Amino acid sequence: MAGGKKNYQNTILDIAEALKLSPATISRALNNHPYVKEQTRTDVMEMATKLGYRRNHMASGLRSNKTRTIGLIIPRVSMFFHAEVITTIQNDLHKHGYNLIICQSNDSVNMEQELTETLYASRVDALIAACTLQTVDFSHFDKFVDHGTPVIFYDRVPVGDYKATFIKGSDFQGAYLATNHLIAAGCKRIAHVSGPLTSNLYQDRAAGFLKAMEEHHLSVNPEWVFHQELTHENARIAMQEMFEKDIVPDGIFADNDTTAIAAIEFAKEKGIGVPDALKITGYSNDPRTAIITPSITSIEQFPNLVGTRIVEVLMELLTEEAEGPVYKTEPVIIPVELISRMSTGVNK
Amino acid sequence: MAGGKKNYQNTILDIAEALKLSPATISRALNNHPYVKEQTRTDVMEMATKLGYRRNHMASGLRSNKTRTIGLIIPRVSMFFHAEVITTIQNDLHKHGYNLIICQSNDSVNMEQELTETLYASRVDALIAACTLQTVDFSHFDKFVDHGTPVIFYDRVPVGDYKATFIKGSDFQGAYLATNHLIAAGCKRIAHVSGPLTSNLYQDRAAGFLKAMEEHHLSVNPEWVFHQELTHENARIAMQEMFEKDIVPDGIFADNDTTAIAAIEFAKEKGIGVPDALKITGYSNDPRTAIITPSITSIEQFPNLVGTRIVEVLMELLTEEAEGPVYKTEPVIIPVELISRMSTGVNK
DNA sequence: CTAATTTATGAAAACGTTTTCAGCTAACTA
DNA sequence: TAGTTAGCTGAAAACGTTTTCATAAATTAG
Repeated sequence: MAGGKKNYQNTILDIAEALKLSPATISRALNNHPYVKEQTRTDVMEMATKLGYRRNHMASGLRSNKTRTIGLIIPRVSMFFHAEVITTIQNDLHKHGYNLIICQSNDSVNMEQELTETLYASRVDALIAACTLQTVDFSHFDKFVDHGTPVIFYDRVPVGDYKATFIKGSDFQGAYLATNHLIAAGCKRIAHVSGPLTSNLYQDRAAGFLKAMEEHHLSVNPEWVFHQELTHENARIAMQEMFEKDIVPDGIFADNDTTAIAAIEFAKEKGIGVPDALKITGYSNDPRTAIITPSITSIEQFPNLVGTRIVEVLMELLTEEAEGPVYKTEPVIIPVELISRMSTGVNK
Repeated sequence: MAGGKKNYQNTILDIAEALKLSPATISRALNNHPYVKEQTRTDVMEMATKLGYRRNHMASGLRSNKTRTIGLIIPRVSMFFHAEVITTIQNDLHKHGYNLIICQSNDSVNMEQELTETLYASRVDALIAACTLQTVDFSHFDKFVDHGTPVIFYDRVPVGDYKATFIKGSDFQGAYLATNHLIAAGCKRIAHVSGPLTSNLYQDRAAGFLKAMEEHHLSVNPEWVFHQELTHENARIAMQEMFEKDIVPDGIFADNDTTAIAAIEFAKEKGIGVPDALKITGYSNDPRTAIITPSITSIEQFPNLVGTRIVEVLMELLTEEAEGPVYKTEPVIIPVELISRMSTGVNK
């Protein structure tokens, strides 16, 4: 109601004065420093809440060279999987008193590079990144690594050696499950519409696909294997190519749900019966897969679990010895699960 | 590559030393203070880029009591409309050198209150909020207003007087367009499945609906007007209630796309032909409306435009005289547009 | 030509914390 | 008993800016 501008009151000095202690002790009490008497600590805590004290992050950050801010770079927040992941990351970081700066690369490598600059200049305490599919050179993340700032890659991670932590779904397993599911549903001629092999995601999925096919002694038709950006348009083109031939697939393992949706639409237009003549699986369990007709079998990636694990690992890294390694040597693998729907003829 | 941790180098003092000037002058030059010689300014700028200088936000924030951080509270990022809005806000704020802290209320009033606490403690320079539908008491935003921190509400805004800025779509117009479209398509018995009247959104839409009906001398059946939370379940219940009677609607104006989708599903199950026997419109132009069969006519709300305007207005407020009002007295209205699809029998 | 003003710069204090160093008491050790 | 150690606290410096105050140089007014 008041017109004038009020100041944020109550600093550490106010608590000090109220308790006839020095600001140093207050600071120690608030930061759980071991050398502070239990009685003093509780006194300080009480007075702090009584005065409504809030730590001034600018001041503490200036002194301690910590921002208590984490940077996040993702392709775009509107993708279902990422929206879920960041929601969880956001909430969990909050509990630990960290803020999150979310930046979108729009799936552009240039933008991604720029954002690393900005976030480095913002002096984030750590960086979480899901790279673009085109990112094959990761040197723009070097500055963080060199500086000793933890970097966590998830979903789309660098291949080979890199002094960072990796958290990813079990893409091999997901592909293996999906392919086996198609085979169990009776498919013999299975196509794989996948993403660029520059990305670890699609390397692993290709391997999972091949493994399942081999195990059932099914041959893989190279003309039915696509490695390209997983857009709606590319999916249509792939479908067209495959279905203008004499022999056509009876199963399609699509590496994302957009592609699966495009396949369904194509089948509808051409009068190809799904799931009778053609069975389709997607990947990611986007909510759209449940509402389209027929609904689409897909692979659940547990985005919330991914988010939770990211924060858990991050907190470990941030509290580790100052001179310890700021990354995990072993990648963290999140399990996946197949959700069966109409497009493969099973379940509702 | 290096193992050791590097410090962020180059402060304002390094520039000062390199140019044999005082830090005060450097600071002034960097902040475009009028009293600094043109030659000096360019020298400073040059040296700053040469040394790769980056302002330390903690330090400048501590001194100037500005965080260059904006808080954002929304129900959830995974809602299409909000995802688009925040993407734009994020990008535009970036250009002005501001960071954004995104917080999700999960559509819970309690959470929303908590988040205002956190963001107030974070000392954000301004707050942007899309409230929950249940928020009818807005007093948890008072602390910002009292403190002189600009508050911008969008989408779901407080009704009545409040010392904040409002940015919203033209809900009256959207409802008017949708209803008129149904009427033009031949509907005589139109139902309105809407949200709680506590929210300005649904008050305005109710008015737009009534206006269009009146203008065409169509009577409104009170049993076909619903004001309830717009969930999938509630939509089904509403449909059931209406379609177990003898006389049933031939048009449904649904106030969000989830409701429209539920209506389509219900019609499919009951063998009600859409659009022949029943025409349906949604609201928000969620991408799902385009892929479902039949595709759904909906109202485009131009989320990017909303985001852009929010940042424009915010920048005005932040650069205004320190003692000026920190809000616009007139609400900013964003236009809407009807996108015609199969569910009303027009277009593809 | 002197006095007043404008332009341009520097010295130093301030912002609110954290942390090093030192010191003091109480509790061990030998 | 004296010497060491552990537990607790305070004084003061530091973090990198911004800003007030003072002052010098350059310009304008009279």
